[in-house]
Amino acid sequence: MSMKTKLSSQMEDYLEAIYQLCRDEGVARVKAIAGRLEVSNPSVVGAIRKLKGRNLVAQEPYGYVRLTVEGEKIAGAVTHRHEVLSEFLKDILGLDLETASMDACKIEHAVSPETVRRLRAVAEFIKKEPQINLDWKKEFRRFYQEYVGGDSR
Amino acid sequence: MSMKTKLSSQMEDYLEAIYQLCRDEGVARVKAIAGRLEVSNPSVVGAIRKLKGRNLVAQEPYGYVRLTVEGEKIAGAVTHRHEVLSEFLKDILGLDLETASMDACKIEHAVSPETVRRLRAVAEFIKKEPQINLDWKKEFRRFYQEYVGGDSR
DNA sequence: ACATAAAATTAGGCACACCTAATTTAGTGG
DNA sequence: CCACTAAATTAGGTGTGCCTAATTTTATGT
Repeated sequence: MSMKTKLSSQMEDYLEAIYQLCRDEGVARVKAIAGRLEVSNPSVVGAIRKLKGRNLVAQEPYGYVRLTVEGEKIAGAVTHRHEVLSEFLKDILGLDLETASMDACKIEHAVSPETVRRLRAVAEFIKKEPQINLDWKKEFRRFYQEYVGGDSR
Repeated sequence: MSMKTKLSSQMEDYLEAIYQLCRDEGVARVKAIAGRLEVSNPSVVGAIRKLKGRNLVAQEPYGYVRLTVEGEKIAGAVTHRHEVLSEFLKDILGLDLETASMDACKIEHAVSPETVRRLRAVAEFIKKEPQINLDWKKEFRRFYQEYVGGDSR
């Protein structure tokens, strides 16, 4: 139960990128991580060094980057937060997919587990309530049109 | 229209603290800002120097700190984001006030204006829909109890 | 096998935001 | 008016995360 210092949001981003690359493409290379996060290769090398120091990633010299068991646990949680947030922003607030994903990415490091649970629950709740779900998207969009009309910003 | 570089979330925090101190206590002193943000006095002095460089705050040497017109505009927007977020977390998600405010504080620098508008709109929408508002708090709480029971995580 | 290209790494620096310790300035009581 | 205190400031240092340029290692094609 040695709860080390909390990871910075940047380090979480690196973990998430590695997680997704391994999942989607089988392996994660320094260059691919750099591309995904839009940073330079040396930045990735530095981050990996830190994460190796915490036993969250493993890498044979000049080789592929992989997550340790512990690293995968954290990366999975981060990715889960991202997905819940992204879904909420898209399905409930009606943001387009790209905006939802971008905003989720910016928010995901801040929200507490409890808040994530509740956001997810709200989404489920709305979908399961017959009267509301008849068409949340349509109803809310209509409301929102008026809303921004009368109280812009 | 000279859209300088975006402010860091830390600088936004300083602006917000100054804004609130001026509003709540009439004046903002370095020491009070430091107390509110839980940083040292020199950190505040450094931040003020930067914000002065952007014409967002003004200060006579060794004296009170005030917001410029432009600074107040930004600080007001930040504070507004905080309030909307905090209200949403409290009224819709049902978090207690303190947790809501803390989470809002961590999220507020990330969300886009569009997302803020929609979060606010969702809160209004739910309150105004008779069938939903009958008692959102109660209904959702009941749902949430079951929800976390069946899908703990 | 070997030159060459591509990827990873090291070296060295910069900006930001924070700190403690030392100093300067401003305000207050005797 | 002067000493003393409290607040603001300066000086100097740390950690993090990013960059470019130079270097090393690995992989590839002929």
